[in-house]
Amino acid sequence: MAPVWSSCSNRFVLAATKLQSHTCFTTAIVIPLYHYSTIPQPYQPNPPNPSPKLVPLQLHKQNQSIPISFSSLNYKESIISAIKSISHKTHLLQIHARILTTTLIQDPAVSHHFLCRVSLSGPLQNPDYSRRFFEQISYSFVSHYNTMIRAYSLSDSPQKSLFLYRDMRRRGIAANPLTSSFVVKSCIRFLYLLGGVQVHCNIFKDGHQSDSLLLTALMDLYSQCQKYDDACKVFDEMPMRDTVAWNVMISCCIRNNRTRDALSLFDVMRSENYKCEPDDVTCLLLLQVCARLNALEFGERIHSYIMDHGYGGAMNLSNSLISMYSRCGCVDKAYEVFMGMKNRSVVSWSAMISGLAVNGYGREAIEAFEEMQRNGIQPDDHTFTGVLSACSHSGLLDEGVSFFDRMISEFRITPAIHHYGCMVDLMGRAGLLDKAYQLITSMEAKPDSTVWRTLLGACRIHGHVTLGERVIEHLIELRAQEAGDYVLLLNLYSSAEQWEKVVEVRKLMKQNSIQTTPGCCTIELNGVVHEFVVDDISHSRRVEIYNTLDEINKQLRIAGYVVELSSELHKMDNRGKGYALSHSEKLAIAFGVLVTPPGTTALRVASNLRICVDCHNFLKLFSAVYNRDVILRDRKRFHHFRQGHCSCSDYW
DNA sequence: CTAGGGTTAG
Repeated sequence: MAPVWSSCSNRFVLAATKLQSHTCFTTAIVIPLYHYSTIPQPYQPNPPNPSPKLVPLQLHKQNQSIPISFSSLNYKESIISAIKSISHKTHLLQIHARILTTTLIQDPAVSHHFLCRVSLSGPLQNPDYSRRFFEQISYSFVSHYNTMIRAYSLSDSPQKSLFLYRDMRRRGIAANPLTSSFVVKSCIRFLYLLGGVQVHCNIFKDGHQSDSLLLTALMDLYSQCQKYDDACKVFDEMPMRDTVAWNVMISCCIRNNRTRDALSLFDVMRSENYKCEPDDVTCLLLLQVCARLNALEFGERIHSYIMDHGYGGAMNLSNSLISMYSRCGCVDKAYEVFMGMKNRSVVSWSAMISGLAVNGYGREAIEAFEEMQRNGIQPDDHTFTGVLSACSHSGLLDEGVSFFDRMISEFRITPAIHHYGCMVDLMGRAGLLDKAYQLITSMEAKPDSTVWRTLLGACRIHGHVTLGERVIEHLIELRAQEAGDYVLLLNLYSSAEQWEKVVEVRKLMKQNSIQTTPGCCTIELNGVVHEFVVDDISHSRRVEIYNTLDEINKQLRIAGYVVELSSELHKMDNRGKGYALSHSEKLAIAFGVLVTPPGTTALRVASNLRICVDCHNFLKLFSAVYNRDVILRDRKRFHHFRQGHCSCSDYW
């Protein structure tokens, strides 16, 4: 049987008899009384003899008292404005009591405002408190549910909003699009895909399947739950797509490692078919993509788009530009943006510091750090990540240690795993392996796989086999071993010439069917990002590319290049069988030579792994023989090759 | 007779 109230919209109130009894509404009997719009005027108190309860409220706080004058006519308005403005806890408590003990309890507007005040802002802000009030008033409008569900969705226990939502449906109260959007938000908060799917179904049942805002929220849900295809499906089925919808789609691509697709969406959304103007958020997202893909030209396009559309003054965009330019290896451009800013926040300074650091300007990064403090900007944890990585990239051991100590004692920042990572890198590079190991074991937080992996890398450099074995045990314990770890271990054994162990590790890898991450490079030419994996044969111009590579190899051999395979098994082909002959770096370079005239710009390549010795030698010679600069960004840092030299002294 | 929705810098 249909619930009795379903015929009179959702506007019903509880039987007056239940009003004062503070019944928990789950057990209350709900009787529709009337449409609220037809209420004669029950809440215009103006009582001839005001009952003591309606006497103006005197709010006391220690020795001061705040009188709130209630002219009898706008009693309700006064209460509402009091609810909105009151900033002291006890006053709100008094109002709470006042509402419960008077006819105010029957007023949806009053209860709504009170619910908002105690759940979303103000001194009592606490979903449990609002839930109590919610149950005390014992009648429920969608708006009350919405407020409550929203409060939960923002709280530490977003699951509760889903419970309340289910409760609400069980009572036959129709959800409106807002209700659903709050619930979706909660599902995103705790990545509850199944619940989200349930809500998605209900949205259809409720007939809200064309609400583009709701659909956008659902896309975000699927995207954050790694359901790229489902997100795309929702996107495809959207009747109207505004800029935000496109933005969510782009962020979905980024989240799910479809970075090149994300880039292409910029032009698709602007095309004739869709005519959707990118906004500042679009730019923010795309700058992130450019930084990842090393797509400088595209980044510059976004930069001019920002300028042309009047977003130039936005702090977040400038910060993002700084980061993009420096991660594309153009510190000078990053610096230009930085200098052009009217105001600079910690974020700007930190971005600049990290930018300098990652490009090998360690000293300059430290100078920037000091300059920043002279400008009265307090560093935060991100700033120190930049400073510490500056030290580690430039081998400034003592400075790094002292910054680490100052960060803790002077700036009261508890080191995060990131900071430990930098320190381990720093110490490991300097050969202080045991100290680095001690540092990791002394950490309060549980060390994660990255930290151990950093140490393993250092063991590999210094050929410290016993420590390396201990580290791999930790990684195994974390169940976080990746192919790269085994490769490092393999290299460690082979550099120590322990060949039996090498065989053993190989067997182990085969047994556990460990997949190596395919080495993958991107190179941007004429604004298009090309991608190559090891021994790639998928490119349409593969024949020309391999011919060019052969030619380059020939030229370099004349100059004394020798392929170095034995000592370095850094990257293997993607089937994990053996040594790859054409690392993606070389393919990208060959392609660059193929499509650009000689002596033009530098070739800029980004790689997802660390560069190997062989490729490093190859690129050094290439830069001299072909007289072309190569800027290679590997997983950790930049290598600027020029005239047979590299900005990093040794290859690592 | 209220107000409440989706993307977002280092």
